[in-house]
Amino acid sequence: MHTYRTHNCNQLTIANVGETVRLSGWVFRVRDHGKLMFIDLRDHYGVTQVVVDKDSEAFQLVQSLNLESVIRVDGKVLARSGDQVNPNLPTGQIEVRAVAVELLSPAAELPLPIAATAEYPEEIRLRNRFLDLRREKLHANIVLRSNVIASLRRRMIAQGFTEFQTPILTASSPEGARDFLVPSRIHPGKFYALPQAPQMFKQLLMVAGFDRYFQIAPCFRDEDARADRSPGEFYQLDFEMSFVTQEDVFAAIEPVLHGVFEEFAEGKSVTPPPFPRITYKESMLKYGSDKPDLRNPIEIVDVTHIFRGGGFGVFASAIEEGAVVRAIPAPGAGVRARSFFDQTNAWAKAEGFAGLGYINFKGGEGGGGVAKNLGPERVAQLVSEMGLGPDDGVFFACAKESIAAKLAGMARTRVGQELDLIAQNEFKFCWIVDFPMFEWDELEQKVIFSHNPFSMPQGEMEALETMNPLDILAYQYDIVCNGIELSSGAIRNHKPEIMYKAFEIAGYDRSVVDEKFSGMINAFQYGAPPHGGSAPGVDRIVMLLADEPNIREVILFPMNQKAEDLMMGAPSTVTPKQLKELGIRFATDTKPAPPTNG
RNA sequence: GGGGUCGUAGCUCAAUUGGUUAGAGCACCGGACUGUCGAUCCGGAGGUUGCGGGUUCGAGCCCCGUCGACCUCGCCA
Repeated sequence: MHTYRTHNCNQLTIANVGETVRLSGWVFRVRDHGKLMFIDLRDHYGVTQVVVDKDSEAFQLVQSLNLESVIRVDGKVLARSGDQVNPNLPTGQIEVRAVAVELLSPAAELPLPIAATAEYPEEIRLRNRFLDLRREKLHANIVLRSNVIASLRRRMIAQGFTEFQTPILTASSPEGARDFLVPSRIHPGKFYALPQAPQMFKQLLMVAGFDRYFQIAPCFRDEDARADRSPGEFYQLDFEMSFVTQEDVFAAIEPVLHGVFEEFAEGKSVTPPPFPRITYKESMLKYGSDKPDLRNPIEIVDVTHIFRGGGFGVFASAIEEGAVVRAIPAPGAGVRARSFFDQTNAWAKAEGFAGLGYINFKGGEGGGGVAKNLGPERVAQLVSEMGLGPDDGVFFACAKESIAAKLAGMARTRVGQELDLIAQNEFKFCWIVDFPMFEWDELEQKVIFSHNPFSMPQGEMEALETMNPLDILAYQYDIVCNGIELSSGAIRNHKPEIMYKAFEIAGYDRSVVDEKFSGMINAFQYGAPPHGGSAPGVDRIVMLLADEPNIREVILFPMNQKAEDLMMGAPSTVTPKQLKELGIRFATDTKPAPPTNG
């Protein structure tokens, strides 16, 4: 007989009745009846009920066991009869009557219950992650993550992509997020950087002629955490393709994402390819965001023209000064108590906006101060242009365009949630396309790249030379699912002259490009194929599929909000010897903490 | 760096207007029980109410400070 087990804890069925078996696992739950005990024995695969009665030599040992001790059980498989069957357990038709039990590893009193489903403080969970990971939901999430990654690989390979590993120790890049730096021992005073993404490497792979690359790529950014953003590190399904247009990229990745979501969505519907294409401009108008949740049926409408010169003085005068008015319909909300509208207005003010105007329609009659001052003709025009129903509500955001769009977008989400309009059993994908190449930085009063400086501007060199930079669009696209940005990507700029020109517009000298992007700009001189790609976030895909709002629920050993690993004690101080080898000494104003056991 | 929420037993939570010895469930220890499956029943141990200061006859509760966790803004080309 095997040293530890003949079967796992999810394996035995009615077919095994009468067999002598050996199981090993954790003591999940114990039910002690004095002369008879039940143990739910758990391993990775499942749970099997073990019965020990007083005549067994094992009885005394079993009575002294703490929960989560690891034991080995030898016993005989018996059928359960009648109401002894547990229909909630795959092994619920049988039980193992213990003959001998060996304690393989005792457990101390637990800082974190394994069997309970309650929520526990992050700090305790992270400090005892190995225990937290035994709990059913988290255990399942991590297995799901593995399965999703395996499926992504399989589907990418089936699409003709090849996986390559790119360097982890690389050069710092001047733009974008903060780099994690790694000091060089051989070159004192110089640093490697961990890649924020394998951006340049994958483009060089295209120049090298590999045609279709992908990688489940670790990426590192030294930025602050959010609920959906790990501090430090995360994974992307990074891919790049040669000789492609934007539509070719979409056609390659849509079946992969659709397929993976269908495979793991457990019955939720998934947008079939081709996913809707929405321009950035349209998205900002209709959804007030560049990552719209299309499960929410509300669409924002510009109604500036209805309020211009109208009787509602606050809006009319704001419009004269360049403001716009965006209307957010609230289907069926007209019959709601006035407090619904007032509370929504109060929420907008609490978010730092001027507030939200509203009209509540009851039986086709518009109520509230806005309707009264605007007058029946213009209200009728509003109803007809927006297609409002007789008992709808409508909110108004009036401000400078960028602020009005943002407020309208947030109000759209809030109203959708309040009115319970957001479908819960759907994954709704879309592409946001035609992002602007440049934008105006109010703070620095200059033109900056709005997304990726390596994107190809639409119209190429001619556009850069003749158009207002702020009007130039890029072959730059995001993929969005249920309001979550899964990735951004682009058709890249593979022509050095256009790249110099684009950087020039953003205020960078030719020499800066030569210095900071030498690897890429140099490579592009020797025959670079037109290419493009994208990089959907793996963590966020798993979050969506696991229906978890917090990214730490889909990561094995996540860091806390302050980018610390409480279990391993990272980051930690290092020994003076290590520092000396690296040629590093601390400035006097940042005294190092005493060495920890790092 | 700014804003918000929170901090009571190993864990989840309670404690009236500021008022007796800070309670309950799970876990742990002891006892009863041969069919439970979140077993049940009886008992026990377990607390510097995050920490420091203040107000008060009296503070878990009020005030000030501080530390920590999470959420969020900035940031994430």
